[in-house]
Amino acid sequence: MMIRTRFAPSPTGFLHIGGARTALFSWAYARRHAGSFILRIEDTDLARSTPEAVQAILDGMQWLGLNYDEGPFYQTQRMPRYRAVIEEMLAAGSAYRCYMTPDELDRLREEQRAQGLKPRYDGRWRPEPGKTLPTPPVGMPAVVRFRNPAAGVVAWDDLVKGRIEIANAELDDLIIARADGTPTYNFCVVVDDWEMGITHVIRGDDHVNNTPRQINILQALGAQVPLYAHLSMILGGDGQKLSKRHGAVSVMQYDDAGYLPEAVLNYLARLGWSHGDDEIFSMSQFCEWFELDHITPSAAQFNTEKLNWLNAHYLRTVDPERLESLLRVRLEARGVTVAASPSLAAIIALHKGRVGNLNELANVAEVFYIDLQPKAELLAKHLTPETFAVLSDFVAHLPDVAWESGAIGALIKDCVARHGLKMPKLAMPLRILLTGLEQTPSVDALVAIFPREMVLKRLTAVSEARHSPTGCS
RNA sequence: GUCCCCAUCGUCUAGAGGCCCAGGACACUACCCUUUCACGGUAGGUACCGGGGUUCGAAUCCCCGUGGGGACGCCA
Repeated sequence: MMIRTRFAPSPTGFLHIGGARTALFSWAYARRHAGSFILRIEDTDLARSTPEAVQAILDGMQWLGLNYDEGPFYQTQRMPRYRAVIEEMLAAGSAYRCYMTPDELDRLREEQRAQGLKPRYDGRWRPEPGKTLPTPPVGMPAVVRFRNPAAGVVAWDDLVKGRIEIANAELDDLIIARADGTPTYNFCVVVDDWEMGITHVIRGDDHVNNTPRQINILQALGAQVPLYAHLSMILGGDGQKLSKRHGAVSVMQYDDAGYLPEAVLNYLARLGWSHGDDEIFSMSQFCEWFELDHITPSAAQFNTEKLNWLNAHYLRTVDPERLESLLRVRLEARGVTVAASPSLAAIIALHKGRVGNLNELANVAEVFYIDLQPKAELLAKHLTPETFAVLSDFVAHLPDVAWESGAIGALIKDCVARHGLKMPKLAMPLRILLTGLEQTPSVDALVAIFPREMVLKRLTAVSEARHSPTGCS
């Protein structure tokens, strides 16, 4: 059997982390089994769906590299088909018209709640043998309800949660078409999953309650029931539910924050799924390993620290050229002009193992290209009088030293030794003067990636400053 | 309220009756490396929600409790 999975977001907002994981698992399962991954936009709620949200979802999936084989299909473009199926169901008696108004329904639900009952439609317009239905009010539009089986249980073997059984008595007759004739979510899903030949429905936990209803409709339609896998939810770092008001962010915000898509993907894959002790793996490895039986049924808390660790790892190991172009874009966005020397490639080689994200890398790369003004407090702290002589000594030898880190390192050592000082006495002033930062890579390697004149310039600029009354500029 | 789901270190998880007085990873602490800070290396602390069963034996199976979550829309 050809595996067919789908990701079916509703375009009412951006692609958030939970949706991204659902998409990732659906995608990976299809890839694992050489199946097909389908993207379907569930935009039947005309009031809340927006083209911007559709684009945001598409952008998010593209950034993550979750490519789909079919689609995107839009439910709003399949309306005639849904209407036809509703007509068939009406004719077959598996659906019926209900003339109850929203107000009446509200009142009914309130009463039921007041009595401690589960709010549900009471079936007053449901045709039964021997039952006399009320007379339909003239000129009043009707909704169409599904005639849910009254007895028995609906059961399915959930691929992550195991067997779930729900009594039909718990289910009421849900509306499948609104008074204006448009079909509702639960109905469209069923028709689409059926006609698109979906074999595995991988979706969020919050749909567990919809599943028995959908199975019943599927059965009324004589359709094959797909297999279901319900993923538990992702909680915020504080253990609270992620919502628009609380912590739910677009995957694109991770891009802005300097994360690499492979880090986000690896992190997400590991959130709720495991393959023994494996922590770091590529998506192609993931697609070889991924099966539904190692998905945890319990909710998982999002942990930014671990994501950071993965991101730092990928930053260290990505292809240098790709990293360079990613970084160049970020620097240019800041208005920084990337000069030919020191080369971005050299800066990256020196720093990529030391930063957690692309923005941090941009922060350190930037100092090589801007008009540097080291902070006064740092100058005061590290450019102490005892360092002046050794610094001048170093500067004096600069024009003659071979321009590579080994020779520069040797020169630094000679200078400190001559002045009877420890290494940091020269290394720290150099760091501050050259980058304005207290933490840099090995100072000899740092000096070496600059053009010689630029080092001279940055070092001398402050050698003048030290003659100023405050000792710093 | 009713129905459904979930429950191992702070966090993500391994674990499918003996291999577990519970393993890995992130984070944390200490030490090593060292030219600062990272990286890396080594070591360490911290967990089976509670109570009953079943069994020679339970983190693993069953029941109850507790806690958390989800759903109950002419939203998806």
